[in-house]
Amino acid sequence: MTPGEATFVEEMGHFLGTSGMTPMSGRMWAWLLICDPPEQTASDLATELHASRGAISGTARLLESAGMIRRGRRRGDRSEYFSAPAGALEALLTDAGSMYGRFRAITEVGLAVLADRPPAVSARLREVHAAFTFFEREYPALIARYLRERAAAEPVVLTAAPAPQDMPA
Amino acid sequence: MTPGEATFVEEMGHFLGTSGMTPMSGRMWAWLLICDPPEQTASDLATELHASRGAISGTARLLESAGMIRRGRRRGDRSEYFSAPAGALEALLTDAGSMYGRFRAITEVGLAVLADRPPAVSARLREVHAAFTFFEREYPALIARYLRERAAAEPVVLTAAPAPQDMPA
DNA sequence: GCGAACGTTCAGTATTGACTGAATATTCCG
DNA sequence: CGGAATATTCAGTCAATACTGAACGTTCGC
Repeated sequence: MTPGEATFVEEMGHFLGTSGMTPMSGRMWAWLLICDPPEQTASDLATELHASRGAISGTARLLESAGMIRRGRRRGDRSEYFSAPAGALEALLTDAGSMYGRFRAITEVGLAVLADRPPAVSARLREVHAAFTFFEREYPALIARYLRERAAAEPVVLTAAPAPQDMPA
Repeated sequence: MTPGEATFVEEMGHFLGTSGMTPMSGRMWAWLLICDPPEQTASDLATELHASRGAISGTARLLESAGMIRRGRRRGDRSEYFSAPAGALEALLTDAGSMYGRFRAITEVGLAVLADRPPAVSARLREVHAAFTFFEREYPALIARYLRERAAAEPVVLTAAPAPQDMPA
C-alpha cells in the first residue's frame, strides 16, 4: 500500500468510525475498493491493514451482513477471498437509508407515550414523525432512480470487468 | 418525566449516540420534543436528564450549531431557555445529508491516488464516487420536496402553536 | 459598582467498545 | 483419517470519549 492509498484508507476508516460503524470497517472497505488484484485473502488484509486476524474476521462478518463485501473460495485453495462487488454500492446506500426507518420507529414510541396528552404537546413530535415517514418511503425511490440513470448511462460496462478465476457466491 | 417518556428519551439517546452524535444530544433533543412547557432552562434539563451542568452546556452548544435547538432569554430573567423549533427538522435532515458530500470528498482523495493506475483498477471507486455525487445533488431536492408537500398539506398550522412569552432569536 | 445567579470551561474520571492474540473449531488435501 | 492450514471465538487490553464537578467568567438586578 502506497502512502497515498494509506491516506485514503485511513480517512474512510475515520469517517465510518464516527458514523456508526467501526474504523476497521472503513479501512477494509476502502482497501477493497482500490486494491489490485481486487480479491484479497484474510491474510492479505491483515498484512495490508496492520490488523489482527480476529479483527479481520469480525469486520468481514459485519461488512458481509451489510452487503458491502462479498466472500468466496476458489477451488483448490483453502483461503477465502474478499472483494467489493458492484452491488456493494446499493447495499451501502440502502443501509444508510435504514436510518429513517429507525428514526420513525423511535418517534412512534414517543407518540404512544404522548397518546393522552393535548395535541399541542405532541405537535412537535408528530411533525418529526411525518418527516421520517416521508423519507423512509421516498429514499428507496431515490436509490432506484440512481440505479436506473446509471444503467442508462453505461449500458453494458457494469459486467465488463475481467471475471475472477473462480469465485462462486 | 414519566417512565414512558424516559424510555423515549433513552432510545433517542442511544440511537444518536451510535450515529456520530453523543447520547446526551439524543436525550436532550428528545426531551425538548415532548416536554411541557416546550421551553426549558438549563437547570430544568439538568434535573430531568440527570446530567451535570457542564454536559448540558456542551450539548446545547453542539445542538445549536447543528440547528436542532433554539436558545433565548426572556426579559427580567437571567436564565436561558431552550426549545426545539420547527426548523430543527430541516436542520437535522440537512445535517444527515452532509454525509454524501463528505463521502464524495473522501472518494476523490482515493481517485487522485489512483490517477496513474489502469482504468480497471479505479473502476470500483469511480462507481462509488458517481453515486455519492448523485446523492449529494439530489438529496437536498428531496428535502425541498418534503417541505413543499408538508406546507401544502397544512397551510397555516405551522405557526399556530401558542407563542412563548418573550423569546427573541 | 456589588453581589448573586447563571453559564462556560477544563482537567479528571469512568465507561464504552474496538482491537489483540492465543485457544478452539473447521476445512481441505493427501 | 490424519495433519496442516485457515477461520472463528472470546477474554483481556488499551485507547477514545462522554460525562462530572469545581473553578472561573459573565450578566443582571439592585
